[in-house]
Amino acid sequence: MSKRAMKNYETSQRPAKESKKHWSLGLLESMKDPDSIYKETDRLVVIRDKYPKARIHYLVLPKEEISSIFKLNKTHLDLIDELGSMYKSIKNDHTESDLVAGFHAIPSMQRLHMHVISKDMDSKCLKTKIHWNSFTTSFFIPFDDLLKKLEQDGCIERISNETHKALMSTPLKCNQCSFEPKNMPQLKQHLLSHVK
DNA sequence: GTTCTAGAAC
DNA sequence: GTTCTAGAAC
Repeated sequence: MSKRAMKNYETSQRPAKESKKHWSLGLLESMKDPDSIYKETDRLVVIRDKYPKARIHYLVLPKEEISSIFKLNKTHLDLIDELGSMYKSIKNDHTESDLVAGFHAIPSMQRLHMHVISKDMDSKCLKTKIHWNSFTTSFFIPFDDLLKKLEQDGCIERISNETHKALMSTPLKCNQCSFEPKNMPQLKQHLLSHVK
């Protein structure tokens, strides 16, 4: 290969720094990807979670540029109401499954998003204690709770780092019975007993 | 958010 | 020796 060819090869194969987008912007990409979209309305997009933590796991996002729950105020109550309607709609699509809807108290990904997830929590993508505790402790803010909070206080306040740390350190406990597994593999094995 | 992997836990 | 967890990623 000539020096010129080598240089062309290097510059074409190496990803340009400018094209690398931070992982926290991933949902904005998924919202534009037809393969990720489950359904869509004038104001909302529903996508399949890229790393589903249960057999059914959707994210409901507004098209409006709202970065997170911390940007919400009372002017958004009608939008939140639409999220609730979409939750109902998705439940109608999956009458065989037990679905819950809610928000993470500290989201990692940009763009306000509501999780709609089945209680089975049976998924190869569910791997860590943090995954588990983010859906099964009060780190998970149920839809109704967020709606009430917004109606009453006009905003959603950030939890402290100490509270965050404590919630993520909560000992493992089954979300469907009182079983307390010793570790994640044991929890995942146990969860199968509730679905099969 | 995930991936990778060192070293803790068993 | 193997399984499992938890912290760095420039």
